[in-house]
Amino acid sequence: MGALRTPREKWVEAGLRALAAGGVDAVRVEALAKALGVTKGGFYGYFADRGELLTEMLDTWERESVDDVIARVERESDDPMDRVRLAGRLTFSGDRLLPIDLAVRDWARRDHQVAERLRRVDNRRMGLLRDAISAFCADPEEVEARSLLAFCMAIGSHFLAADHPAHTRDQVKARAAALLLSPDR
Amino acid sequence: MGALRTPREKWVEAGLRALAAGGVDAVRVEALAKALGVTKGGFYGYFADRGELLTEMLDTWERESVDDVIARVERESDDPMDRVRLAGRLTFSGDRLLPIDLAVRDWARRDHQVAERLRRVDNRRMGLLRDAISAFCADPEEVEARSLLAFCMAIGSHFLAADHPAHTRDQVKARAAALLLSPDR
DNA sequence: CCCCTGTTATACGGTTACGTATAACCCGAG
DNA sequence: CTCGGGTTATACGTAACCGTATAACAGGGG
Repeated sequence: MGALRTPREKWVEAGLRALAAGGVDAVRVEALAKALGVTKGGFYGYFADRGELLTEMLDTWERESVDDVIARVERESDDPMDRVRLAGRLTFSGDRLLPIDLAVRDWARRDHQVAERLRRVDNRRMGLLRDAISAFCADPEEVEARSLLAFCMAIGSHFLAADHPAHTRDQVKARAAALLLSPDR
Repeated sequence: MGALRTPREKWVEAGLRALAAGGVDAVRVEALAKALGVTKGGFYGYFADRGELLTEMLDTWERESVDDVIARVERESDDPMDRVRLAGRLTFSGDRLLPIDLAVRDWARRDHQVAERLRRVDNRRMGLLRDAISAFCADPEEVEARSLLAFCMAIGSHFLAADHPAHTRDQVKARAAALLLSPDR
């Protein structure tokens, strides 16, 4: 058999890098080929078309950023708050998953299929938050409000460009997290 | 003189609609022409190139969504909290400004010029929030944290797809706003 | 009423992209 | 060493788009 020089996963990986860097419109077969140092010749042996790559990219993202993260988090701790913190770090720190996540969110505003998938992802993440906040907050409506705020900050802060006098964004976020994730005051 | 059938502002308007609907990559001269029922023939009489249109679109957006809004808000009320609420409604309700805002935010992640402009915009909006929250909160760090949370929710909630058991997103947001914009918690 | 001027349609060349077809190629099995 | 199969490069046709050039056009001023 001939050697498998550019396997399926390489294309998916390059696609996710392009998505993270330039949004879904930047995921172009010929551009990925150039980034991989090959031509698009082999691409259509693995994928029927560009759409099939996009689907597989989303599969990979969903698995890595939810299935894997939640499995690991549930294995590593029994404390719901620890689980939230670890999941947050795994998902939104590092250069890989975060930019993909943000790009998928913008993509979802225009593509119903992607929006549906994002809904599944976000619902599972919100589940973690509810569990943690319920541990110290009895009012279910307040639990929901705090969970939404926490999630909105995790995502939204990357879409805001405002400065904070005398503080870094991370410092302000830490203070905000303290407000949300501890019983009143 | 010949009639001015498709004036400059028509192109800007069509560009903003395309930006709102499909992101910056959807702002294409020939597509705008088709949407306006003309060809691109006249476009290059007004703009040197596509980039010039993009700049003017951003000028228009910045003026409408910050200059105009803040001017009106300062004219209509002296109470900082009223000003925030009205500014929020003017900017993030209705179908015009909100989708443009979200598209600009994604655009800013990839274009430094746009990011710089967004920084100016967001700083002015954060100013309104700080003024309102300072009225009942003495700790400046908590003011900053609450302001960031409020702004992140205004933006971030449109990038989240999670469901809320037994409530609508707007209900949960109202509860969250109550948490952030009143003294107690 | 006709011309003048600014606006628009049309045509063009260049670029980039998708998806297909086909030939060159490389590696391991025999 | 040779042969076979999958992998890849190359070439092709089509389409969308940018920016330019030029011709057609319309409508107000003289």
